[in-house]
Amino acid sequence: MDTPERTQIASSSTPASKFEDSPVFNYINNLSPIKPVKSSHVTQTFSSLTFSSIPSIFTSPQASSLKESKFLKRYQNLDISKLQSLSGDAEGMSKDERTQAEAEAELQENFEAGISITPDSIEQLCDQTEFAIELPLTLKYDCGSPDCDTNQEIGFQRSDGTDQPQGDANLGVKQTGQGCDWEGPVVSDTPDLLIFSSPNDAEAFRGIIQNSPGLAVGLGVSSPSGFFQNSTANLQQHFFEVGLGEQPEMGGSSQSLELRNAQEDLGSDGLESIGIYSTDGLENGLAAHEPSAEMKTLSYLQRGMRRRCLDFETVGGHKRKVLSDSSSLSHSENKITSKNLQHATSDNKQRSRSSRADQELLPHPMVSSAHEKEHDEGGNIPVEDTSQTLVQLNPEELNPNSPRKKRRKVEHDVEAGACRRCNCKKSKCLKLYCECFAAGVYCIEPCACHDCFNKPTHEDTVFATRKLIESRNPLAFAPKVIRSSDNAEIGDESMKTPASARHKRGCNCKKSSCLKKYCECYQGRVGCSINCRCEGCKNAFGTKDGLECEADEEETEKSENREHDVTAPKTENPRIEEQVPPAVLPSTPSGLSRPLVTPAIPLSKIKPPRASFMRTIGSSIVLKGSQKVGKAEYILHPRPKFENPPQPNNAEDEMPQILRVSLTPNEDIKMGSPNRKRVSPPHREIGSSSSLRSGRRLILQSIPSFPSLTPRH
DNA sequence: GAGTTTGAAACT
DNA sequence: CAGTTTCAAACTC
Repeated sequence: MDTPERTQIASSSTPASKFEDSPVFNYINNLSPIKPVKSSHVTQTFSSLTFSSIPSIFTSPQASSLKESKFLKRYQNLDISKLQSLSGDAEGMSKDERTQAEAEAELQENFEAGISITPDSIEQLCDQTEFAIELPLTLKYDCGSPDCDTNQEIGFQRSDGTDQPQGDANLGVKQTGQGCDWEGPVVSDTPDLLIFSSPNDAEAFRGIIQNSPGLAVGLGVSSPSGFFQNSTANLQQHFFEVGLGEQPEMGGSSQSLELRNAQEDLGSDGLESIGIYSTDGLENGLAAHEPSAEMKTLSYLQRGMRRRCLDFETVGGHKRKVLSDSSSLSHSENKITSKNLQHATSDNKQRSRSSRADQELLPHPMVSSAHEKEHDEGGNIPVEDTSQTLVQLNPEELNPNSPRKKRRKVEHDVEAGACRRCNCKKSKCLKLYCECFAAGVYCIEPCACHDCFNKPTHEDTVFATRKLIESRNPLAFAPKVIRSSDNAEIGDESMKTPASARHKRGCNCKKSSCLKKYCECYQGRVGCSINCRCEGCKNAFGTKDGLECEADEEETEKSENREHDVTAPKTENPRIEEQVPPAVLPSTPSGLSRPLVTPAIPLSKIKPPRASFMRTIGSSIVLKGSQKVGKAEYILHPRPKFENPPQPNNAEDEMPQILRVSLTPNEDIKMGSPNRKRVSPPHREIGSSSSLRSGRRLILQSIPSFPSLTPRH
């Protein structure tokens, strides 16, 4: 803590900033080697970088309190040795000043050019900024979860150094509000923090990087620009990782030391090091890595992969962060640097060919989210998964083309309910056909897709495509299955279905009787609703006719026995049991802590991705919809076309306001398009009200997160 | 593993 | 807006 360097930095780098005054900051300051200066920079950097997704992530209602706890636990187990080694690498990795200078220059350029932070942007991105702040402070990154509060809590504990990961339970419990309440004590000062002058941004960024040994590990030589475009999310992730790794073992000071050392060692190299994770970095630097470096990278890669997988695993909703983060990030970036877009586009093929491994090496945003998730889950870290990942993570394994590996992994994952992967061949993973894309996550190694563009490398393309799709259908990325808040469900008579979730847009099954996974409702483990236009609905989780049955595992199991039961046509499908993973449904009212409820996703294959969208895209979508005057109706009206009658829910109540505020006529989005068919459900019946409610609620909740998509007008 | 079925997404 | 095509997952053999 007392090292001369640190002092030096602190004194010289930046004048005391507002946030320094904040109690929180001071507190942290004492605990962490990371000096205020850096923190401030970091913050700025992040916001500048537009971790646009962050906001949505945080906002998302689906935060899982467990996440944090898990997160902590996991890191607890991390090897300090690893950290040390990392820091050591960082040392060895230091690069020439020139590079650094260039990087900085570029960064500044970027900032000045397009990333300028305006008051408006700040406001809009308030959540983000806070997030950014939070990162530095807590090193915790899981903010993807809606439970910002939780995050904050965690951060606090960590800062204390007193907190041990064990606080998990507490953490989870602490999560209170829906969405994230950034107003929390910790963050209260953040707004100030957010304000910084750009010139130092680059440096700040560097500082951040430097601070995190993990970043240094990458070693790739990447251009700063590349870093910005592709790696912000990565940076975040790494940052997070670093923090985490340190956190557990070190408590307070020791950790600080680690960071400081790493930082010092890295010196100016941090930026480049980070770049490794960026596409460029991968391409350029990966090959050149030293064995040790590779190893480390590999390990990170593994993490990343695992994260992603986990993300999916938890379907519940953590993954959301992912794409939205990345996308939003990319989006903003896109605007900022159109040239990059072009570049990305032109290079797409080239890169796709050259660096699959690279991408994988990159723990892109999504990955990070996954990572989070992993921790979040309840502390149960799928050891299995991890080991597997490790095993596979040899260079060879990284090759997505290795069918065997993929298959193996896929199977494993599927069994474990781990991550989802696509197998797209023609869509380039840029259409909703692609589960990954639809889920808002990048494709990753396990995917067997061909000509995949849904990668960090093509971030711009991905983002543009998303926007395009959203323009056609604002709800395109919205979670297909929405789980209404448990409490609401509980009280609702009409909705006895434990499956408090409803398929938002409804299915259109004709032959599957909603008894197979072809049916989105069934897949999502939710009952069909009035919004469904299915024929011969026998959804085990509830038919659209209101014959809902408990879709719980129990129910499902029972269904077998109930073949004759009127309400349980499900029996028809003996497989239901198999298909329906047990226990996943948050049917429990307990979920109250989470207003929004995690999407009803089965551990296994259910499309978790949709869930992710809830936070990310979904919100944005909603917003857009609202923006569109004509279509906004469903949101604005008490009884929207979609399924949502007004609900006495907090979230809902709030939402309208949000919508009004954000409502802007200028967007040309056609709400109706894909959904229009479904917009006016065939029958809007009595019992439907309940279902409607849930649908509506979901929509509303997701709205808050939207900001990311409309970051800058 | 290949082929079929299915329904969402995309297109016309 | 309806009909058709395309697509990829789910499923079957």
